[in-house]
Amino acid sequence: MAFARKEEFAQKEIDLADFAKALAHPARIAILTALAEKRECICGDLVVDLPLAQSTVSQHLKILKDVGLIKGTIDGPRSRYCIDWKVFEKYRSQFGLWAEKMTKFRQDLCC
Amino acid sequence: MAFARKEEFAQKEIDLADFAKALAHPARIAILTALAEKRECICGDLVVDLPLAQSTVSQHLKILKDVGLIKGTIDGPRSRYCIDWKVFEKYRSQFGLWAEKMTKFRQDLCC
DNA sequence: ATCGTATATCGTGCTTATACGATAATAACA
DNA sequence: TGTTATTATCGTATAAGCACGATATACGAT
Repeated sequence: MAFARKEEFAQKEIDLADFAKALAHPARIAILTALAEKRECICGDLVVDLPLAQSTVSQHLKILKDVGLIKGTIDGPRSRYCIDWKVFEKYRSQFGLWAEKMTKFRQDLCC
Repeated sequence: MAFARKEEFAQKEIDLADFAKALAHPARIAILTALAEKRECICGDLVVDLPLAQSTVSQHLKILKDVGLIKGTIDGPRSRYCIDWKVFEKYRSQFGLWAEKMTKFRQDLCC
């Protein structure tokens, strides 16, 4: 972005935003859901299920992999992906704590 | 994006992605946190706290407002914003249910 | 009426995201 | 070795996001 001011925020805010950004596309939500339900998936399976080209799916997988939410292994000619639950739970808990803290301040009086 | 294929996904996936996108910048995380803690904020207060120009803060506020997470009222020469808790809780619960369902399938055997 | 303050919006430049086809790379198999 | 199947990467085009300054707007105060 123009001039990246993101570094000037608190690390906690950056982490939450990174997690959110990884989830900020329905295809990636769908991919994560599929990986959870099937426990593991080869790329081709996902391509069939999603309304996207193979290269685009691969790109979304890379985004999820870069943020650590999934990991992949090579299995013969194909790639096998699955969720890295430790990372998923780390982010989920981080978000949960933030949201909980948010609602502690809740007051419906304003505006 | 190139050709918006997002409409071809399930509504639940789109909703979750929209929520995530709204949170996908540390400035917006910071804004929401500040609004919760102070219960209400005028735009100027936020501009002071954030390392961003006034117009940029206003832009982030608009994004949060468009997705419904905050609402604003005019108060004399300034704008007063606060969190729309009904919407916040709706999204939070939606995400919580999704994450919970995800972890139900958790198995650490793969990869 | 004029001035000052606060905020939203416009215009602009740059970066990132999304999507695809084409190609490269890798491995199983004939 | 050559072929096929699967996936990643490259190149490219378009859209969206981010950031800013400048300007417009709205209101209160002088």
